[in-house]
This record gives sequence, structure tokens and C-alpha cells, in this order.
Amino acid sequence: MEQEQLGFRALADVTRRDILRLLAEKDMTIAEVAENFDMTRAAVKKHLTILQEGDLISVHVSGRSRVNALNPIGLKQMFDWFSYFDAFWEDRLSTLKSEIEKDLQ
Amino acid sequence: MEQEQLGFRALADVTRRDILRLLAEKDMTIAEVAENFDMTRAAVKKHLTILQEGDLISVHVSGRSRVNALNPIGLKQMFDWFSYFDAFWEDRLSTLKSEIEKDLQ
DNA sequence: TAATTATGAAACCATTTAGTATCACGTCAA
DNA sequence: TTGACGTGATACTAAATGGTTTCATAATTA
Repeated sequence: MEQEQLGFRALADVTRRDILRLLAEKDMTIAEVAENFDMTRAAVKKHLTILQEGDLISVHVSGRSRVNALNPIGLKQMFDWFSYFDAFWEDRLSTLKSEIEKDLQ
Repeated sequence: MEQEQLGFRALADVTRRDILRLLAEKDMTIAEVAENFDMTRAAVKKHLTILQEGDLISVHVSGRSRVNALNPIGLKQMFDWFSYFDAFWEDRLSTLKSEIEKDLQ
């Protein structure tokens, strides 16, 4: 699957977005991440795999542990997707703003 | 469903992201949007409904036509979701940058 | 070395998703 | 006012998704 699609797929689930916010605080093993959710470790592991496929987290093996960390580069690339619309919304938002101001006169 | 989830769900499909890019150029009826894809008008209509539920487009009925337009506010809100990670990636990316520079010395 | 711990992986299930085909409905033009 | 046109809506299907349970494997530690 294409990288852009893998990224958006990874973000499409609320549990995975919550995992990203957790990992923004500190790196965690699978077990540590799983403590924060009301589901099995196996389910959390699947989410972590999808996040990794989306390049939003990186994993580094240490002994029998797998430490999951947020990947700033992948996350930034998702952010950058929206910049395609930058010109569009700046234009429209300022138009909206001036229309509202005109209405208030 | 929660608004954040509706937005991310809407973005999780490549056809819908393509529709957004089309609508960034100009507003279109369902039939006009459908001309750009190799699928039935009914399928495109479903995608437009999901985009509308995600607040990423707005629809304005004109006679027997439905004109779909990009919603800059909804799109901006999705963009803003990522700002939660702003501090994180700016910090990490600059760390990465300085590590790479150190390696090159 | 044996028990424990952290994880990987496969099989299975219910629900959602993305598409199809089909038909009904409101609007516009001749 | 009768078609034709643009759309809405429903029923259906195959595949993907998000969860479970269960078992295997590799690394620690007593």
C-alpha cells in the first residue's frame, strides 16, 4: 500500500491516535501501552503494527522488550499533506472573516 | 460518532482525499465529481456524504443540483489536530539534525 | 536449567467499508 | 404535462477492520 494511505489508515482509529498522544509523553513497551487501554495486549500490538506501517512510530528491540517511540518525521509528513490546502483555506477563511465583519456593520 | 473521528474517517480513503483536491480547484456537482473517477455516481455520492459528515465539505442545493464545496474551517480543524505534536517534533527534528551534523564532522 | 516474562503469530468472529445495481423522487424544459 | 435529468435511498456483496483466544518463542532470573 502507498505510504500516504498507510499513514491515513493509521490515524483513522481513535485508539491509535490515543497511543500517539501517550507516546508523545514517553517511549513505552507494548505492555506499558496496553495498560492504558481496556483491551488485550494482542489488540494493542496490532494497533502498534499499523502505526509502524504508517511510519508514525519506530520500534527498537531491547532484550525481550520492544520499545515503541513516536516518529517525528512520519508525523510531520502527515502534517505536511495538509499544506496542499494552505492557500485555499487562508484565502477562504479571510473571505469568511471579512464577510462576517461586513454583516456586523 | 465524535467529530474528530468523523474527520479522520473521511480522510482515510484515497478517493475521498482526491475529491478534496478536486474541490480545492472548484466547486462541483456530484455528477462533475463522478466524471473524475472510475466508479458509479452512487459510490461517489457515498464518499461525498462521508466527507460532509466529517465536516470537510459543505453542500448547497441549487434546483436539482447539489453543489459540493470544500469547507476550509473543517479542514483547518484537522490540520490543527497535529499541532498537539508541534513541540514534540520540533524538538526531535532539531535533535536529529544536530546528531546528523555531529556524525558528519 | 526451569520457571517467568515479553512478545509474536495464527485462527476465528462481528462489524464496517467500499463498491454494485436498482428504483423512487423532485425539478426543469419542451 | 410529460419526459429527461440529477439526485436520494435501499438492498446486496466482498473485503478490510478491530477485537478475541490460544499457543509458540526468545530472553531473564532464581
